[in-house]
Amino acid sequence: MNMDVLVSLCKRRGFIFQSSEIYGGTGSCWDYGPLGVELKNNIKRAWWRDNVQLRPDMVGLDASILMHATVWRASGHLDHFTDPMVDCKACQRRFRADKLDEQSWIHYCPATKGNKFEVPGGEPCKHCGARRTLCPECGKGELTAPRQFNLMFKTFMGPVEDEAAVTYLRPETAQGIFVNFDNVLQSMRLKLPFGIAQIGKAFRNEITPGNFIFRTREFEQMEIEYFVNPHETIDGRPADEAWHDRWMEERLAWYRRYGIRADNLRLREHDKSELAHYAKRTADIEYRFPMGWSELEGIANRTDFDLRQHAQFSGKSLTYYDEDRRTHVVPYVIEPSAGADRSLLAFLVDAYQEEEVRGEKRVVLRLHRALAPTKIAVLPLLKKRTDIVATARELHDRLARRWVTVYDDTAAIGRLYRRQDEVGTPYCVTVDVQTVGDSDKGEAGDRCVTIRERDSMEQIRVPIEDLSQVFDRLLGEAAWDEVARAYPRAKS
RNA sequence: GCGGGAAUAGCUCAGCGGUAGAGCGCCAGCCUUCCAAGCUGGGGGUCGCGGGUUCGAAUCCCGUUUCCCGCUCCA
Repeated sequence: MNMDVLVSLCKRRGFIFQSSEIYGGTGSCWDYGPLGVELKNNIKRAWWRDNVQLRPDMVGLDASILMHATVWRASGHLDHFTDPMVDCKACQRRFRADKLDEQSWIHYCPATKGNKFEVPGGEPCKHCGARRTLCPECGKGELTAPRQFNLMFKTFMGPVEDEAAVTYLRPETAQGIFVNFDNVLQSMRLKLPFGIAQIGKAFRNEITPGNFIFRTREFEQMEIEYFVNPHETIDGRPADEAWHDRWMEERLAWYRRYGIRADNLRLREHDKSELAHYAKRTADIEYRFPMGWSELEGIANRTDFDLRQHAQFSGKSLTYYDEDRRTHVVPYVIEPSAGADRSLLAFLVDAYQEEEVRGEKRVVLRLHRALAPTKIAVLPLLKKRTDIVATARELHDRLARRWVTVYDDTAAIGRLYRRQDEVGTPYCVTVDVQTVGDSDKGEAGDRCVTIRERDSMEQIRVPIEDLSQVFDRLLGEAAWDEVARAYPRAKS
């Protein structure tokens, strides 16, 4: 599929709008519309439930976005997140100024009649003695003066800028967890291993935002910091390494559980040169996006780096008392860090399908029922029959108390179904003449409605009294076939 | 920041010097008892913005902003 198709659908159907669009839009920022916010909330809710509420070893946290500036000194972000960069004026390549002298460079040597060859990093040319001044890649272009790239959003706490304390919008939610490690440990009486989870906004001045909501400067993370005792072993392996593997499996399974096709997911191990300054090992969960395989979630072994740094900078002890070994330990931490917006994009991309039905194109979002923004649409088959409309409205109001339900009577039934398909509504309930009967002919209604399933377009006839219990199952764990079996099929 | 492309209706796009168009969607009515049916009607755009050329600019020129795609970078 093409990303533009999805961008267009998202706008047209109220999932995602360009930020500040009436002013021409603003780069890299996107707003979630009425359906988008439901979808995103559902994703976050599923993540929270599966990773926090259903696990005895996990607790949650919601830390402030603005933190003490020293946090970012301790975490290493202030040093590592700001790089001086230079550009080649000829070939447009960009380089880190501080790494320029380390890399080999292309040289057109005047002493050898302008022959082109590569000189090792940091060394002068053996023939003419020249040192590198031009672009190391093309050997021809001049480089611009170094420019400072600050990947953190700097801001001021306090209304008077001169007197205010400089701080930063957090570039990751993780640090909020680390600085609260001891608070959580003490208040919740936790034993290793345990994890702290957090969902929240983070901000990075990405050099190259883009690909719709894939890389944005303001984004939402779903992070877990899972603390383990480095002195323990599991099946003969250090606990941190064993838990790293477990979390990779667990997280991969999570995406599959909510409908992402296995062959669109893969794990990619970082090689040594790619590792962040704190990481012992990192593996990414990648999804096959329209623009190629890209990271959904990074699962890193951050070792005891962060707790040690914060202990040092704050002067507070951030240790855990190991009763068995009668010693204080600094836990190691495994960090599964997922992007909420990226997940949402992956769920959308994976769910989007076009198919041909009776010679017409049908666009359907096969979203997992737990994620679908609206669960049920109630549709009257005939709009001018007031009894049908009244029954449909009544049904809608009843169902809406428990599930996100919409009512629509503004078009013919076929069109109404297609609209719901396009936004991924898993079930439609249709009220027809048989439901309410025909008082002119003295016929009583059967008080049954049709439930139509999105993916198969199959329909069953269900008594209104059963609806609540049927949707409990259809929107819970039960498979469609399992539920549908008990009811007569309706022809479409 | 550099290079390239683009900016016209909600969406997709045509128009490329002579008073703003199509398809789809949307809204209303008629019709219709189950998968984008039909008919009638309707709303909606100072053609990104600013300047210039011209009798006349969506169209040509200059500037500018924004978006998209590459490149550099991604904790």
